[in-house]
Amino acid sequence: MKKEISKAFESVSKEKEIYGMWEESGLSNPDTMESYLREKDIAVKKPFTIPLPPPNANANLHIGHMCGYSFQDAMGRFNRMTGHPTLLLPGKDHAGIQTETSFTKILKERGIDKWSMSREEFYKQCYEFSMKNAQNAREQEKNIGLSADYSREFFTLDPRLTKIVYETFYKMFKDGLIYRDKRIINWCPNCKTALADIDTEHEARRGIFAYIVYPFIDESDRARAKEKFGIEGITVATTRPETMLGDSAVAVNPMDDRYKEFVGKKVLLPISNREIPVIADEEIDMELGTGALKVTPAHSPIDFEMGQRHSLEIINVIDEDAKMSGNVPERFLGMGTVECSKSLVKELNALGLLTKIENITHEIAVCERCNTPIEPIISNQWFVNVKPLAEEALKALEKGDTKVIPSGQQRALEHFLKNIQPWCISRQLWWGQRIPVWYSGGKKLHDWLRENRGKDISEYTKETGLEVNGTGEIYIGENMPSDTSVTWEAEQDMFDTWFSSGQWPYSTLGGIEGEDFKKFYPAQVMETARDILFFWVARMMMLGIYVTGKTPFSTVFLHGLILAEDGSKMSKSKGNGVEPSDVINKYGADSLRLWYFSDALPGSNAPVREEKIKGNRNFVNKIWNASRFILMNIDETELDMVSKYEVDSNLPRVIKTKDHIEKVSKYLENYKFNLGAEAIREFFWHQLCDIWIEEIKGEIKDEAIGSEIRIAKLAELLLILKENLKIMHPFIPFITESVWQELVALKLAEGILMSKQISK
RNA sequence: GGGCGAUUAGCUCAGCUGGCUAGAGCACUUCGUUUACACCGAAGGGGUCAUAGGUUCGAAUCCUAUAUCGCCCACCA
Repeated sequence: MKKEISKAFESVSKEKEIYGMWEESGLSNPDTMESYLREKDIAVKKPFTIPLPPPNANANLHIGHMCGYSFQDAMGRFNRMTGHPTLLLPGKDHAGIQTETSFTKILKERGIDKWSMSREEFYKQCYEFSMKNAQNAREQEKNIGLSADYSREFFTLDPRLTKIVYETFYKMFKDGLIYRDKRIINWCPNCKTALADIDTEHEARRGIFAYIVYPFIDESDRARAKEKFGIEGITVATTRPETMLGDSAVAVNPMDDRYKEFVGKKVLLPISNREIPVIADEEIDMELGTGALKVTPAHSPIDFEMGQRHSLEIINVIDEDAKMSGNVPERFLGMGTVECSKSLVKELNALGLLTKIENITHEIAVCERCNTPIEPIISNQWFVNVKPLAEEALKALEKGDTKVIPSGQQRALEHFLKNIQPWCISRQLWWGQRIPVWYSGGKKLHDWLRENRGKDISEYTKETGLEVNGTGEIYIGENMPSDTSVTWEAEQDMFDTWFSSGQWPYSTLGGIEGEDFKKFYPAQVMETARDILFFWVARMMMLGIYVTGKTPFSTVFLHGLILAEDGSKMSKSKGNGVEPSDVINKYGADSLRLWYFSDALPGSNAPVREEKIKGNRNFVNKIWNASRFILMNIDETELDMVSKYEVDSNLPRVIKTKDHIEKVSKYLENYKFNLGAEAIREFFWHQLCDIWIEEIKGEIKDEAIGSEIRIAKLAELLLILKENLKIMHPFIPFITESVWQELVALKLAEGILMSKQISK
């Protein structure tokens, strides 16, 4: 008796069963796949590699992650089915600041203050937290059908990866690309760490624009100013009055006729009552504000640059908690910046030095992770001079060694690389990889000597009152140097996450000496979301070329952005996210995948439409039923004959099928997933089901069971079905494999569809 | 301020290097219980391809403006 096949495809139970079978087969491992090919005497082509973007191990995966996996898996499966031992290398990212922020929040909810914990304890708990999330993520990946090689999975804090990340750091240091510098950086007062420029975002916030008079010192200047401006000073306009406490100059454009005569004169900085000069700088925009800028080198990037040019004094007045500190009048010490701004406005008004105050909306920099306004402060940090690396990456793009889909994003990437600034790679975090540096005699000594060129240790001791045992030099290495005659202090700063994930394509292959590296590097494809093009793709290219001499991937495929149903961005705060497991449980993974392929195209936005996913579910069900019908039509006594029957390859329907397979293969080779998805649907449904099955139905209607013509027609139908299953498998692996296994059960096919070769 | 992109049926979008009556899915209308499937079948309605110019034998497709929208970058005067 042939077993009954259910009327509807029961995706939930089937998918689990099928995935289990794939796992057991080990075919996701390229080595296993290669031996399989050899065993079957199939030509082994060159390996196909995609380093899968490691999701952050601090939350569950969202519908956007699943989108990436769908594309990656489709590419992987197609290549695996065309003779390429395929490596989809999975992993999870420790995601430095992001995980530290979210885990700190979780601790807070539990009533635990991060700062009351030891670093070690925090790290340990954060690690457990990440491992738990990694496990969840892994299950979700499997739910969408990802045929990744989990025997090669990595977590970014794996010691094997850290070793490679360190080696890169040493190499860069030796090449003079890494340096420690004291300069203005983006400081997040909430995360209490430095941030790279790219880690900040710009948001429109309400603020004030205050016009403040800085009176001239000199009697004659005052008189002239009075005559010219109606007041005895120069008026500056600022959105941040509190920074005036750290002003070291007022700058005007040298071409500005209003102020020309005052350049070089001195004004009195109100409240602080310090004398500061009026300087001329070409960067000043005469149109903005009053055309006179108060210069605060310690707390504004543009002012910092200006300060460097004019050797202005740097006066720190805001500390790392975004509180007023340092050389400010006593009454402001410890005040928050906003509060201080308010009191200053009041005081200035009382002094008659505030001529105008406007309410404005302006763009300010905020921390990408916690939305806290960035405080630009002067700080000692580690930097990478990425300019030379960016140039190499640019060359790779220009030569076409790496191309980006969509091409518009390639131009954006080029633009980014051309305008790249030094990369601040140190983070004052507890979670991540420690920067492998040791300071002889302490970090403070080292920084002091660097800031006070020409001075020596005795002067340091005199100035700070600190006795030191060391030279102030640094040692680059993971472990403390063996020279115990000096006191070594370990660098406590962590690497920017992207410094390690930027090495993902080769670190996961064992580095340049690794066996896997020789076989699988460079990868063919990097498939990811476009929002990490600069963060990640750019860094991978720069670091990859620097370390290995080769661009890490030849194609960058950026899938579209998944949006909420109404076209808005999905976000936790809005609560409009779509839970992938809900969709998969309701409609099956194949249906969701098919939706991605047709809608989440490179460069496009894709609002989630349940109706469309439902439509795909209908298609999946159609495949199930058509297959079921074919199988039901083959009588038990005919199974053997049908399976052994040699179908004439010149039959029109067989030829047309072959053409179709070629067409879809082309689409896949050219990353035209939408066209591929459309083609398989169109062909299976409207050609095979609507026309051919109906035709054959008629052709065999009156034929006796076991007759030559029945066997021929059924064998033809079966062949067409099998070829269709193969070409559809990269898109919708579960349904196709399920049907294949039904065929296997009836001895009409053998093995696992995943490993079958698409006949082109 | 700079960069990138979009504007095609009610909705979401295809339409590669210019060439048949402009396509798909979903939605919509009418009909249909033929032994795979109603998660189905048959038939059908619906678009001056944002606007204005230009190149061309021929443009949704190339060029130039304009308008609207979106995203990214940018030193918060």
